[in-house]
Amino acid sequence: MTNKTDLRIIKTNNTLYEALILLLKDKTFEEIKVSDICSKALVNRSTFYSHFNDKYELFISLINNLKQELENDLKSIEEDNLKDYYLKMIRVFLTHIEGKEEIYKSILINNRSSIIMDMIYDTITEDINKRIKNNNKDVPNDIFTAYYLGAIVNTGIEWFKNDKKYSKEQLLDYLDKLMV
Amino acid sequence: MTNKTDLRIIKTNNTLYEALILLLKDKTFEEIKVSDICSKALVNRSTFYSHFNDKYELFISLINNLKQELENDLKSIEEDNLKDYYLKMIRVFLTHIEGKEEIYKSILINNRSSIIMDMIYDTITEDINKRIKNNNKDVPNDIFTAYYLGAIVNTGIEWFKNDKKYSKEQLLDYLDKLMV
DNA sequence: TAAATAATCAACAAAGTGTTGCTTATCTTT
DNA sequence: AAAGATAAGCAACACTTTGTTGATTATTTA
Repeated sequence: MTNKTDLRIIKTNNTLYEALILLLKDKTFEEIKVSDICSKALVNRSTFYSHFNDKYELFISLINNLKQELENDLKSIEEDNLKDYYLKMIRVFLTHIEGKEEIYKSILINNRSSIIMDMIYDTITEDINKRIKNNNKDVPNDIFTAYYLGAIVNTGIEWFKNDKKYSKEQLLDYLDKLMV
Repeated sequence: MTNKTDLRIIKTNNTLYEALILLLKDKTFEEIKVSDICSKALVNRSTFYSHFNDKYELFISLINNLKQELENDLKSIEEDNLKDYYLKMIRVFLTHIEGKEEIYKSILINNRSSIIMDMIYDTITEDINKRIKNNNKDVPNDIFTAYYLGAIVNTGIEWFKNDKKYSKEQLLDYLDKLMV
């Protein structure tokens, strides 16, 4: 397991990810056993253990892949001011989960959303903190961020969980109105 | 396990709850084994299984107890209008988690917050839906609720996780400002 | 094509789960 | 306060899952 570009390594890693995503559609993460993942992936169990120490590592690795993509998407934002940043960020965020629809759906169906919610929340907070120093309002930055990110991320996830009842543009419009 | 008022039943139930809460301070819920809970509670493992089918049932039962308390607290609110409801609800909510400080702290230390976040979110949403029919704004009710509850619950939990850096009154003041 | 190394296979101990039948202790009821 | 009911404790059970290891086979790299 030394050379990360070895095709065999990449291949089994990917099939393990895919197997987990498929299984998450039917079961809770806790209900899924290492052997389930291996059967679905057609990978020997001992091979699994030479890649990951346990199923949690696999899951975290999967989430980290998503995190990195979201990080990159956010990086491309060029903001004029705080409000402008938030509006652009919301679009990036909604587009991100829409693009990874299958994965997010799998995770959100049977599982308590927190792992993914926390990842999104943390990733955006980090991005904000790199950019913005003060928020012009008379509340501390941490409260300010917690408030607006809580609102936006929760609304986005609820929208997604309810099968995107409204179009993305419509939701953006609603959020725009709510943010005053 | 027929008579719910039998002192023995109440007693072991309580010690099982307490044991779980203590263990959650040191470990993830997933890391905690039924035998750990029993050792800590000084309860035989077979007794555990005559009360709960597995550790998840115990945990859910614990969360449901919190839910019921929160439900009752919310019930006492008498609102004039939507904004008034939200302000009173925030106070009730913060007071609730402050009152159950030890339990909430245990759960939030080592565990992804979602189970508890979802419980709070769902409980308040149900309370709101019983009371308020429309929100006077030009966005649908579900979006409106997702937005404000996401903001409030997230801010509250973050405040609590950061060891209540600000006083409750101060936080209420900040939230009041943010909600315009 | 040779050398390197990843994947498979089979077997293993260890830990945890959930159940059962029996005995003992505690609580409820009268 | 005693009798009957029932919860708790105990010990043993089969079963599942985990994580590891050593030897063999297949694939990839260079």
